[in-house]
Amino acid sequence: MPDDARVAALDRVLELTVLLGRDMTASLAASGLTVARTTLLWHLRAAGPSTQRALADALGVSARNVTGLVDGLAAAGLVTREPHPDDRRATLVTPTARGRELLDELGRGQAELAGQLFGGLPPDRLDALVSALDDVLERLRPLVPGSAAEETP
Amino acid sequence: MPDDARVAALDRVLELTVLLGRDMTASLAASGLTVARTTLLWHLRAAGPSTQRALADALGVSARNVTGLVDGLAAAGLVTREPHPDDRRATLVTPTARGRELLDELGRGQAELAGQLFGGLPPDRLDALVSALDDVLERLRPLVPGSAAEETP
DNA sequence: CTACACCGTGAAGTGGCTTCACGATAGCAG
DNA sequence: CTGCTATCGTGAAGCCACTTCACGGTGTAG
Repeated sequence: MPDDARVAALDRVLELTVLLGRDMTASLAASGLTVARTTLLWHLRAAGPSTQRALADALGVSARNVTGLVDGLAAAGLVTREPHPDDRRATLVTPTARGRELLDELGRGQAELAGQLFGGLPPDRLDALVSALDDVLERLRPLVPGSAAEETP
Repeated sequence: MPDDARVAALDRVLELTVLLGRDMTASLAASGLTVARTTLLWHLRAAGPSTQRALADALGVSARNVTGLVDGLAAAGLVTREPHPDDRRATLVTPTARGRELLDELGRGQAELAGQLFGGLPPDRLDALVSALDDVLERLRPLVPGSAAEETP
């Protein structure tokens, strides 16, 4: 009955989830940040200046919540709210210099963590891990709403 | 530069974390539960009737928080608070029949999810995944406080 | 010009979490 | 027996993430 092996695998993944969550929360708290705010900031780095609507859709949360998160980030001097040049209803959220600086720092921390976690794995095992995770992700994505499969014309 | 591969692996794990968190939250909400309350109930299944202090230590949260979680579970008729036979300060939290029933149901759901996620992986790849995850967990655990390395005589 | 759809936010509420203070009980020293 | 002290659980107060509902300001199509 290989069912046990699958449950065992899920257990590992669940534990990983818990531990990583703790680690992220703790290390971000050391920088005065929270996971939610950091997620928004992180997304901003890749997407560039965005309206709050766009951020809400990208993060899968309500627009109201984005208002609060941006409030917090703005109070910490990490982002600014600027008027949208073409749409006076919308505001563009942009990282400040300090925000970008902190993002770089977070990126370095992430690389460091990746090194600590996976540095001991030989390349072939690492490749096997990544490809297995990709398989699992592909199976998981359609089961979860709001990940990347929303298209209802 | 194999650093990229490690960051890629961390990205997969992070996405998995997010997706699994969403899935759990959603499917538990369908049963009128929350993740935190369910974690407590789940632990109770393995540990048997416990004092709230013991639960707080086991879950790594404050005792005050356990009070609130037990309040919620008790209101839902899933656990009962009974006086500790030997210590009149403490209360023993015990799952009700309905609580145990629900736990069995959750266990079945978990097995089903494990099957959906890992059912397509051949046994050797599954084994490789599990052992790689074990390696990573072993590296991660000491980095996170409160996981399983607290012993200060 | 008039509808209507959309942007962001105030108001109100839920859940998870924390620290601090406090009463009740246990346990131990004297 | 009598205190001192540690522990158990909980009220009070507060922060963060998140939601829905309502509303004013704005864009846009008819």
